[in-house]
Amino acid sequence: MEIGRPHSRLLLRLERFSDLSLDDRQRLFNLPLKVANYSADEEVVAHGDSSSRCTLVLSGFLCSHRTAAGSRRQITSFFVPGDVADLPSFYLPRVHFGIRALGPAVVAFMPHSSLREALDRSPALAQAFWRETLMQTTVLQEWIVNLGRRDAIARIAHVLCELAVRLQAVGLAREFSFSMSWTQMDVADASGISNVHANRIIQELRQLGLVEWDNKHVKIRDWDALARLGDFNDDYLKCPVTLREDRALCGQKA
Amino acid sequence: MEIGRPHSRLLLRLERFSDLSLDDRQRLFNLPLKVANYSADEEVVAHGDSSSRCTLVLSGFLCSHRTAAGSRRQITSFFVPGDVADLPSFYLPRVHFGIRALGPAVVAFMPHSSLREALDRSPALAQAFWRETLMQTTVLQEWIVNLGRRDAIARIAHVLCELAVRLQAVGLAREFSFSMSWTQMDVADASGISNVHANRIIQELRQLGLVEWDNKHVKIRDWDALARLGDFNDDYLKCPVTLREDRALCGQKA
DNA sequence: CGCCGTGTTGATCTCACTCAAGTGCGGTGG
DNA sequence: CCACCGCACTTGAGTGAGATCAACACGGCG
Repeated sequence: MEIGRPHSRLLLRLERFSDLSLDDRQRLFNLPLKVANYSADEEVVAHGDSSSRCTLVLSGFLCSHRTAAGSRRQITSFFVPGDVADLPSFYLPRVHFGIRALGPAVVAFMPHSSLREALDRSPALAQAFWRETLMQTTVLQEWIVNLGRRDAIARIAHVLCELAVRLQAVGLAREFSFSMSWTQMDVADASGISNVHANRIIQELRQLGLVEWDNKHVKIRDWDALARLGDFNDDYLKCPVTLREDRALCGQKA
Repeated sequence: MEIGRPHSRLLLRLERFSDLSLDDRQRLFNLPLKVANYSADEEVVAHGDSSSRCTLVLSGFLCSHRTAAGSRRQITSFFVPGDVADLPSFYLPRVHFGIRALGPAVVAFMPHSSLREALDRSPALAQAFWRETLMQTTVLQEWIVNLGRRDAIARIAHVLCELAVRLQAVGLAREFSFSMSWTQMDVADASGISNVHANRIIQELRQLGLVEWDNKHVKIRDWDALARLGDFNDDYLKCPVTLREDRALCGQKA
């Protein structure tokens, strides 16, 4: 997997949904990135910290999480390569959720100061990031529905579907097959269930012939059935019309 | 309650966390707002719509919600006066969640076109809205923890605490006492539990002497105990340092 | 070799769901 | 003015999904 060019990851990410000028691209490429490696379960940003940089995922997975009083950990979202995991830290003084590596991960840090400078000079870039944040709110709301109103098997199916689509979008899954360095415990913590129950549900998914899942590698054998089971519809991850399409639509109308 | 000046509601909201120039304020005041009334349970923005305007709450409550397949409705967030309920519609082509009135509500619509014009001219305004969106992601993550890892009584306690703090921030709750036009069913749908169970839990909260809750009016009798029970900490709703404070801090350091 | 983390299995318990019936209130119409 | 209706709230009984506790298998690693 290509991590030699951290800036491209970011660029590709933003350009999926926003049109950037040459100048804007240049500005992104000029951001000083500092690459760092993390091993499984290592904390990248501690809960409660006030951070001076944003974290771009280059390889592996990060997650945002917190532990409720007297309960176990809850993962509130995960991040795949190309995602910026802690955009809120850019404008909010304190991070209210920890950022942690799910399996080994490679990240790049972008200093707030440089980012601020770039965004001050380019409203289009600021817009692109805002748009990312807005998409993030949609994903978070999906999770709320998932946790609030679906049973365990549907929850896990939904998480798997989201994972597959998001990985596919950045070229890290082919034919619904991808490597995933999560433990079953991570899956449980993302789905709001116990690890024991998660294990049983995963076995059920296997027995139903919906997924193969051995040793950090997942292959979805029956996408349609899994998506139906998880009440999953990928519109919310895809449909953001790019500015390009916006313009195309306008052009069509005119 | 003052709803005669829709623009002030918005202005006050943004200025809680962002510094606005006179020009920016003027730009906000120039936004053409269209006021509308909704009765309880009326849909303000339908799920799947592509909207051409944003919705500012002036009075009452809105919520964002969706119904999972084969289950009941889940409320994914609520909005109090001063909140913009569907900011994502500004940059995303489709709304993936319905916006509905919880009890009677008064709203004002802001056309995307005028908003876009204002934001194009003022990066500070765009920033202010982005910041609102970032805060929104924090609130949504809190909900995820709430639904994923807390039992019914803690969930409801947490929702009540959030409600109280957010209403207090806009001057609509005094001494932890506020009117709330939600039904118990709405509370259940926000907490991811059944209406029957919500009823029993609310009774328990009453019996514990934590809240009075008759006929659309809630009074929190023991804030500390309720917050403890709901594992609630209001930092995430308050702590965004305003740009003003940012500067003060910088000044202090220098 | 022994240890630890991950996955697996079994037994028991409990919180919350469903179904069902009943109360009380506010509004509507005769 | 009263009868009725509908909605929100309330209560009870039975059920079930998922939690907890505990033990064990397996593989990688120091």
